Amino acid sequence: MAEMDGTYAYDKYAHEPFAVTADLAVLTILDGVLHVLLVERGQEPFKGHWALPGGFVQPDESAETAARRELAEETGLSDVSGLHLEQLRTYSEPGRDPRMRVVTVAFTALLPHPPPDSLRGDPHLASLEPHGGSDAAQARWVPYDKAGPLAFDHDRILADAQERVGAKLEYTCLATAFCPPEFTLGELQHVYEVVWGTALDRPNFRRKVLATPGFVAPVPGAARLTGGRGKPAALYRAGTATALHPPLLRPTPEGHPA
Amino acid sequence: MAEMDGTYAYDKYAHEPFAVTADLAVLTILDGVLHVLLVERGQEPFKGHWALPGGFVQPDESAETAARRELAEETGLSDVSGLHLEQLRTYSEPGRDPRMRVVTVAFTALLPHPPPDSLRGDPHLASLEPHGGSDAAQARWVPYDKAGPLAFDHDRILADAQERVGAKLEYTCLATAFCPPEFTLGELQHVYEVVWGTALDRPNFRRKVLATPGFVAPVPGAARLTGGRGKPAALYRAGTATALHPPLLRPTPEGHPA
DNA sequence: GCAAAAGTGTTTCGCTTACACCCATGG
DNA sequence: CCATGGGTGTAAGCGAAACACTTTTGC
Repeated sequence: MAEMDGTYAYDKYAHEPFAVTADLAVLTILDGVLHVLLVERGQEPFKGHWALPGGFVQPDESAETAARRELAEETGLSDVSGLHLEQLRTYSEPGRDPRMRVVTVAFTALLPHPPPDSLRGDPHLASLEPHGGSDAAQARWVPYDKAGPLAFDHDRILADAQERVGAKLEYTCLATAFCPPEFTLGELQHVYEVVWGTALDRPNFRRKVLATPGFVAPVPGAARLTGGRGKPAALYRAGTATALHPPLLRPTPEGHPA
Repeated sequence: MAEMDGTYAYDKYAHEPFAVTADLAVLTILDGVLHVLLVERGQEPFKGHWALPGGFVQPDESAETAARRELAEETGLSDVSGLHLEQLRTYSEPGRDPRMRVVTVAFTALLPHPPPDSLRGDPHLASLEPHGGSDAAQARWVPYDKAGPLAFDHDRILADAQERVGAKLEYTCLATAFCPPEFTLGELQHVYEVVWGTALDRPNFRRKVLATPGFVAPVPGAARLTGGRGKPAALYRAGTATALHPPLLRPTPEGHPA
C-alpha cells in the first residue's frame, strides 16, 4: 500500500472499516458469591448464547462514554455516573466477530449489592431499548463460576476481568466499590474473600484497613446488625484514598520455597 | 437508530467508519537516562511535530501484530518477536485526530541498549518504508524528560506508559527486558533507579533479586568489567519467572505517617 | 446460657533496612 | 596505594501472621 497524494489520509473509506464496541464485565457480590451481568443474545451470531453486555461506540462518544451508556441502558440503573468503571484491555484479533472486523474495548465495572428493583430475579428490561449492536433478549446476574461458555471471546474477557479485579484489590482501595455507601468491615472483608477465594484473618484485616489513612472513614455512632445475631458492627464509608500503601497482598497458595 | 432487518448487522458502512491505529511507547535506557523512541511527522496534521511511532491496523492483523510490525519497520530491528510488548490502554476520545475518528490502541515496549547500528545518532531510516499512517520524516531516541510536547494526545500516552512501567517493575520481572541478554546485577539495579528516579541500596537489592526464584539465572564463570575500574561483576540472564513475590516496592517519598 | 459476630491484645517470626566491611581491578 | 565498583555479613526494627481473649447481641 504505497503512499498516495495528500488526500490519502482523509479518505475515510480507503480501508475495510472497523467497528468499535465497548463491552462490560460488570461484577457484583450476590448472596456471598461473585456474579457477573450477562445478556442473552437475541440474534445471530451466537443467538441464544450468553454474552457480556455492550454495544457499538457511536461517532460522538468515547469508548468510556459508550460503556457507561450501555451499562445504564441495560441495567436500568439511574445513577451510573459515580460508579467505578475501568478500562480492562482491547481485543482486536481478526475473526472475533464473524460478521465483520470488530475491535472491542472491554471495561470492568463493580457494583454494590444491586438495589431490589434491579435485575435480580426477573430481568428489568423495561429500559433496555434496542440500539446498534445491542440485541439482548434478556439480562441476568449469573454466578461467575457458572458463566461459561459465552459468545465470541467473552470467556477470555471475563477471565481477564476477574484476574484484574483480584489484582487491583491488593494495591488499591477498589474493594469499597463492591460495598453500599455505608458498610461494615466484615462486609469489606467479605469482598476480598469472595474475589480471592480465600479466608482472611479478621483481626489482621481490621488493623490493615484502619491503618491505611483514607481507605475507610467511620460513620460516628452508626452500627448495623449483619447476620441477625452478634454484636452490631460499626459502619464506615469509602475514604478518599485510591492507592493502598502498603498493599494488602493475597495469601500465596504456595509459600515461596526457602 | 432503530433496528432494521436481518442484514442490519452486516452493513459494514452503516456507521461513520473508525480507523484503528497501534501506537508504541518504546522505552530504553541510554547513557543512564530513560529514552523514548519518537518520530518526526512528515505531513499534516502536526507536521514537524514529534510523535510516538505507530500506524494503522491492517484488516488481517490484530493491534498487537500491527504494533510489532510497526516497531520492526521503524526501528530496523531484525528480531522483534522476542521482546516484551504490552498493551497499555486504548484512547478513543472523539477529536483525537482532526482528520477522522481514530481509536488508538497503545503499547509499551522495552528495549535493552539499542545495538550500535540502531537509531542512535543518525536515524536508521533505510528500512522505514512508508505505509498507511506512517509518515515519519525521521526517528530518534529522545530523553524522556525532553520528549514533550508531542503530537495528538501522545504526551498523555507517554506519561501513562512511564507510570505503567514504573509500577510494573515493582511486582514483575520486567526490568530484565531493559537489559541485554547477559547483564550484571548492577545494570539491573540501574534500570530500577533510572525508571523510579531513586537510589537503591545495593546489598539489599542483590538479596532481593537473588532470593526471588526465577528472576535471574547466573551465567557460570562469566564476568564483565562495567566501569573500567572495580571488581568484574558476575553475569546473569533473565530467568523464567514473570511475577515478583514478594514485590520490590519503590521507596515511598513520604513515609506513611505514624 | 449459648451461639454468633465484632472488636482488642499479644506473641512470634520474617523481612526490610541501614550500614560496616572485604574483594578485585585499573590507574 | 587509592579510587571504584562488586559482593558479604549483621544487628535493629517494623510489620504481618497466628491466635487467645473480651464484648455485644439474638435466641
